[in-house]
Amino acid sequence: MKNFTKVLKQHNLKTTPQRLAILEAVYKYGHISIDTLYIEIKKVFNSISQATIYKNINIMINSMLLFEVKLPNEKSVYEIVQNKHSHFLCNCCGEVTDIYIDTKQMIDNISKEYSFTINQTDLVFSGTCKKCKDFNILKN
Amino acid sequence: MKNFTKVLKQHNLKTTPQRLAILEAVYKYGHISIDTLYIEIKKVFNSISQATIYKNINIMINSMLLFEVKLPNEKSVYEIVQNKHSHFLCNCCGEVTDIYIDTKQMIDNISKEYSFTINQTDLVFSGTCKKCKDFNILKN
DNA sequence: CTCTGTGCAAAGCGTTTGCAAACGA
DNA sequence: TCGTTTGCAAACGCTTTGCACAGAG
Repeated sequence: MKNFTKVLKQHNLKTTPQRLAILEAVYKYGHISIDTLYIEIKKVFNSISQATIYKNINIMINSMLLFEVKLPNEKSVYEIVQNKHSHFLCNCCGEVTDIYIDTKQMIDNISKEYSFTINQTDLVFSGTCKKCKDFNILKN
Repeated sequence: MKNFTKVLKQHNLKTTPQRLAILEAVYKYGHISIDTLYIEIKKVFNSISQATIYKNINIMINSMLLFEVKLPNEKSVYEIVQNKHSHFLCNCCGEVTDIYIDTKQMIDNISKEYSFTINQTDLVFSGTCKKCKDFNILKN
């Protein structure tokens, strides 16, 4: 993932410097909140307005180019749609990490037991990441 | 779960008719959004204000009496804290169902592989429930 | 009786909208 | 050139707050 001009074209969206800046920031951060996105882009693109950020985030979500990750006790963060994965939220440093787990068996079980057809899974695990654990040991 | 006066006491919250009405509605619905909650309570308790609903929902969440379930593409719903479980959201009828799956193995695997300490899991599966599937077959 | 909770209205805040000007294709 | 996007400011809608009064313990 690098050529965002191409990505925008593939989603039938016109290329603008604002859109490229948004995608670059989301890509760089991996997961980013609206507020951070605005602050971050403002640094290199001072004229950008919040309205532009909001409009484009919504357009890109509707075009399935971005995905909103809803987190417990936190504001949502946004990521570029790539492969399916789950998330881990560190309650200590706030970082969101992509995690890859095989959900096939679990989905099969639920589908069978409850007679549901499942076509999306949003899994968020929270706790403490390695860095924060190590740091807490040092501190005490 | 039935004696909400007792439940409130256990959480060091004073009993008021408003709080009982809120808990009864949440209990009755299983999962309820703020808007539905207000409309529903207003029917039987006309003088209640939205501010009261909001204040109490927040107090009860902080007291771990209520839990907020964040759903993809939907407003959050609230439920009474009981045993650990996951959720299924039907994109067709909007209903939220509690589902019980064993997450121990999955959490162990993630903990080991990523060196995370996991103390909360928020799992939401979405798709179509049995009722909606059956109804769609009839329709076609 | 005291302290907390309620209801109202106002304020706050994040998000959306309308519109003229700028820009991409 | 034509339709889309941007930036601004205003509007919007959900949520929180301040305050006087009512109610719980």
